[in-house]
Amino acid sequence: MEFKEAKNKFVQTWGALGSQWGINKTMAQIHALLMISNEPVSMEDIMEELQISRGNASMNLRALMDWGIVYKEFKAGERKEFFTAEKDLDELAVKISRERSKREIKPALKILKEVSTIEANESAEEKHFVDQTSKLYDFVLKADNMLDKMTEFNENWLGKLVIKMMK
Amino acid sequence: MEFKEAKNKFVQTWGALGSQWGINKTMAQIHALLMISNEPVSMEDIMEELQISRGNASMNLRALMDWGIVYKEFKAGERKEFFTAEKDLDELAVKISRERSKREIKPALKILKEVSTIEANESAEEKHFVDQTSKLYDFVLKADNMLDKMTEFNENWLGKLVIKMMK
DNA sequence: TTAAACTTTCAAAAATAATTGAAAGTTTGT
DNA sequence: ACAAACTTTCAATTATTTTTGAAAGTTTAA
Repeated sequence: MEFKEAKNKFVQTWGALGSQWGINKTMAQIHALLMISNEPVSMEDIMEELQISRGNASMNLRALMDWGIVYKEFKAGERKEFFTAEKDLDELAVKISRERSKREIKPALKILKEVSTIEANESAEEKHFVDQTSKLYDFVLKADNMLDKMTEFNENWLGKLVIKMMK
Repeated sequence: MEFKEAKNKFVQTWGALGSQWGINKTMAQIHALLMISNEPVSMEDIMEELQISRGNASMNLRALMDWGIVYKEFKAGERKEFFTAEKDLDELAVKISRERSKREIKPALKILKEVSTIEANESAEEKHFVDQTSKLYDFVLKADNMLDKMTEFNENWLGKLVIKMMK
């Protein structure tokens, strides 16, 4: 396989993976492109490479910056903006989990808390509802915390310990 | 908040959370409904509760069973089928991660392997591509393994240890 | 202050994904 | 073998999400 083909395959794959996990395909593709680029890329180049419109590029770059995983750069003497991706994968994982936790998990937890604390009457149906949603609340809270704490420890003893013990 | 309202809120929330993570909304809603139900539910009832068509209910129940998180049940004397959800949350997490790994992560890893092993020429561009995709391969492989191993240990010393140390 | 070189916005259009419903398929009892 | 009671399938429709592109906005340089 030659470079151009591999590059394209990677961008497509990363885009597909994004879609499957609820991330807009183009957003994931732009991210892929920037991750494998050894130097800052202009919006123009992104549009050209991915064959997308200026508006699309602009909006998705903005989204990536909001996620904190893509940065704007300026080149001396150049008027236009360039972009680079966070290339440290541990850092990337931390940012993605933080953001998804904040935007999706935390709000869901809030609702879970609300619905699990209603006054259940005597019926088995209502009792089961309260019981199950309470368990779900605890579980999601625990998972959310674990992910948060785990990503804090980049590449250190913990990860290695866990891997070792599990092998 | 009264029961009916809470129930509805939970089903809606679970559906929305599903969407955000790449799971069809109705599929997540059916799952939510079954999780909080203390007894098996018929397709008829699901259609009624969620106001969806028979075809929709049938297809999404099939998908949930393919995931291994919803089971068919038969009631003595009844011709029609009933459904129940896996209610053990550790078990649920194991099944979901296994399935997503198998369907999405593993195929992506295969491609990552392919593209990261091309023969790069001397250019910084190609070298960086190989370097970055190799790192990504290692990272995703590690994360996939970790998730797999972690979910194997349901609620045992490891999880507790990790939690404790991180707090 | 003007205009060139850019970026952002957002209503409309296009693409994609989910849903419907009726026909086809299956199973069970008589 | 028949038919009642169900479930599944899938082409067509509908809903949702994404993308476009042109107008509006911004910044910089002269």
